Amino acid sequence: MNPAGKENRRTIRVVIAEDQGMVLGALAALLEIEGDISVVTQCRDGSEALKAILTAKPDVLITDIEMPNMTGLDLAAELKRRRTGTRVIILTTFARAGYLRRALEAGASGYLLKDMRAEELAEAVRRVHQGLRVIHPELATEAWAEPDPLTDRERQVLRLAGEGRASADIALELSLSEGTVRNYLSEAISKLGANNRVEAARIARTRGWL
Amino acid sequence: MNPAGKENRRTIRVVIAEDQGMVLGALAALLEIEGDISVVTQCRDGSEALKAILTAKPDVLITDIEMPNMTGLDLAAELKRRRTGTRVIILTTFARAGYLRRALEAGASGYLLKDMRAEELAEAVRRVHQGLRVIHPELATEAWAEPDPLTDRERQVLRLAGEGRASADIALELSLSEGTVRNYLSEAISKLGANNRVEAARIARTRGWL
DNA sequence: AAACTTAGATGACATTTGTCACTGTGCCGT
DNA sequence: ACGGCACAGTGACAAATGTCATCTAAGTTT
Repeated sequence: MNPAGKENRRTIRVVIAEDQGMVLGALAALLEIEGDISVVTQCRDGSEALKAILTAKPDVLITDIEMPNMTGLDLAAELKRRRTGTRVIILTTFARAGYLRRALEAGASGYLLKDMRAEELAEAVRRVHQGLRVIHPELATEAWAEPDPLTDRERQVLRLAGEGRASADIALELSLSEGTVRNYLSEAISKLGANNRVEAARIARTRGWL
Repeated sequence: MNPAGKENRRTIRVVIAEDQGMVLGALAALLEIEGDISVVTQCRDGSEALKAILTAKPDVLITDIEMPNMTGLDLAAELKRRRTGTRVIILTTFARAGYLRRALEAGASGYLLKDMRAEELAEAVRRVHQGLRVIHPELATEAWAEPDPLTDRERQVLRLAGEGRASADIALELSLSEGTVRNYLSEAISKLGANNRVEAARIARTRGWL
């Protein structure tokens, strides 16, 4: 499993966090092929990953975003706060500007999409380990700047509305009056150029604002 | 890469179809570790996979469902029709009864979820190659029998409504009167025990009926 | 031929949703 | 001290949505 020898000289120690077991194991297998990379822990949720990182002190964390307990973005933010030296690569399905922005704010060193070629992952790990930053080319282009126009309340309300909850229901849940909920929704709809709450929620979701 | 020797004696030839390059390559790496399995082609969409299978004649196809050009389910159906001997394993994120049912109707030999443990994939390949059937345990339990209660029209209308289209808009698209559209939606909502079109669409989607 | 089913339509009605204008409060930056 | 902004609310109105009973014109069954 380590063809070119040099067992321990400069192997990059990696932790992977990914909730789909199949993908998790497969990524580990992919990286283990490389002689200079060693996967020290595989984690299936965010808080598990946090624990693993604090004890194993890996060089690089590769993490999905949407996971149980703690998202990859929360994880990155937490590692930044704690000043563990671990560098973070976000590896996700979603090409959403909001996610990318939040990832960079959380101090992540990489943001890659799962539809990249598999061979590029190991190279990205090496780059990041050297202190470089790797961003998926299509996302790096800028134009992806467009900041989230929604306020916190608008976002909350829109999220629930997108699940099919009625205004009165949402009002109850957030302890607001129904009129206020309708006002926030109306605002969100107009900000996003949608025709109704459902379309608004869809737009916000694809932009990574939800 | 083939520790236990016995290079060619009984290696199972596999084609993988999966649109996320990273996952595709990783799964291939995972299987290549096994001495008795060989990944002969990696495909990133359905029609590409069909071509590859017709020329390479593999023992087993591992395929995602949602892919460009041709879904994994269509692919399975096509292989059944053409009587290639290739056995099919569906490997997907979605635990939807509708998908499972359609997979079995299309003659698939396996239906696995990506959140299984990675180690189980190779074993599933061997089982399927021996003529056995492997279904993800939670889906095999029955109870997942519950058949789709929606009529074709209800399904069509609900799909559009779930995207945020208005009744009048849907009516136009399907050449129906607006009242009829509302009737279908009302029926669907009541059949699914939902409170409105959005919730109904969500329910139908998670059950694999959309 | 009579009975039944299905897709589609109407009209009436109550409820929900979306819009607007307007009133406050508190916080932040200058 | 002032303007701007997020937050919260009210009231009123128009439009969209959801429900129901009822109707017709095919098709199928029996």
